[in-house]
Amino acid sequence: MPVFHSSAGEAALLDTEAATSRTERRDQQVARILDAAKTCFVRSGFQGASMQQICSEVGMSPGALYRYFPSKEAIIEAITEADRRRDAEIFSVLTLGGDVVDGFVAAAMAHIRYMHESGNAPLFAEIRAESMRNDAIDFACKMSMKDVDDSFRSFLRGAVDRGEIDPCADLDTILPVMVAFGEGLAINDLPAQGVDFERLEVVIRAIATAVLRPTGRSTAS
Amino acid sequence: MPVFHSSAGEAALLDTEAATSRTERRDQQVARILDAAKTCFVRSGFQGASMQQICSEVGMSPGALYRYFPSKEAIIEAITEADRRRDAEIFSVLTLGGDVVDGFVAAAMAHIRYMHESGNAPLFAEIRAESMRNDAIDFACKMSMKDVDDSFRSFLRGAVDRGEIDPCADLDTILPVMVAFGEGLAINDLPAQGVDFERLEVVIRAIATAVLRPTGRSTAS
DNA sequence: GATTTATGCGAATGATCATTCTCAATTTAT
DNA sequence: ATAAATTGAGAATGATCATTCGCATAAATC
Repeated sequence: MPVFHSSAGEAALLDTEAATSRTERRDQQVARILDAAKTCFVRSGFQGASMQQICSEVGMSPGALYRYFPSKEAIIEAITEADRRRDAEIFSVLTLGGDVVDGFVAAAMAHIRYMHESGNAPLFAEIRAESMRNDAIDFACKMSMKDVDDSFRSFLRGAVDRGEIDPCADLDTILPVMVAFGEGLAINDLPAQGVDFERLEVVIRAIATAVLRPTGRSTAS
Repeated sequence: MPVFHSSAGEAALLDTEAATSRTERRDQQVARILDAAKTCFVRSGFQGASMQQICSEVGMSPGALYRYFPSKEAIIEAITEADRRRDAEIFSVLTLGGDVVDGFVAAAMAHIRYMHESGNAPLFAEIRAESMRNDAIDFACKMSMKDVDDSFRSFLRGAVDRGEIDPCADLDTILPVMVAFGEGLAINDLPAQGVDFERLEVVIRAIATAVLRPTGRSTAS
């Protein structure tokens, strides 16, 4: 007994679930699948989770699920892309305006906070492990990282040009190091280990200051 | 046609492969299996690699392989423990003697160099991802990390007591941050991405100095 | 030399895997 | 109203999975 509930024409406009056009409903189903798949992947890993488990989690038959994704690999790729994109957004928003070190610290803390609250650390660890052997996943990671890298690079290069900072090394070294640092913080979720946010910020600020060496000529307070 | 080559009694003492007692031969087989399994796990992940693939890699039948390990899980645990132990050794050896910052930087660089040369980054990423959902693996990671943590803690606390350094925050914050940093560097293998070792050391030294805040009262040069 | 034990092979096992197929119900288009 | 297209269920598919079994051979012990 299928469940194609409600909405026979215009009457459904009064439903709490708003108007569901063909494509809207499809997008909702895709979202439901990705959400359930993420749950399964966090629980068992990309390879460990089975399509049957994902089907159970969504409440959908295999035949139905395959109407939305052509393969398990496609689901993994979609989840990876969505996760990396959301993760990159945390950075891109916070690199603009304000003091260089402040921006750096704010971005780092926002990232730490997001990772802690979303509970996405296991998913990130899984994605990163998969990226070491799966070219499609590696590509997705590199793509989203390139955006972050570009933002940070222009952000920092601008500060260097304006004489606000005098980095302890070239940006081609500092940026990969900071990315690595961020990834380490991401998979470790220090707040979950009992590390205090404020003490954490003190250490991160010290690190940012040491690496960027602000000259005191900053335009911001 | 089994392959129980050579060594019928004492004659084997002249073999190039030295004397192989019962337990010695067994240890060699175990080592061969772990080596082959590691290859497979790096290639396909813990869940992605099959026992048949491991058998092919070792050149051994399933029946024979199961004489040495009771399950796939047992192999994964053995590999994890060996990898974490070897990784921890890199640190424990280098925390003693010399200037505090020098020791810190030396340990970090040794770790980076080891990760780069051993090519163990993918295995580490896999182990870390698995540790998020497998309690046995998580335990193994925490155990080996505890040794490193203890070494560093006593090392740094001693320096603090002697007035050599004045950390920018308490050790309970600095240590987790440094561990996270190290893990980030481990999975990223920056030298493989073209980052120069010497420039890398400059940045790491700046970070170590900033976090530890040496007072100049160091006993070493 | 005979017996016990350790080690090996390779086929077999039942479970589970990703995916496909058939068909029914529903929605949209005509 | 009717036809076409979409979406669903659920059984079936063949492959592959981790693991086991029976049996043969080699080594160790007696």
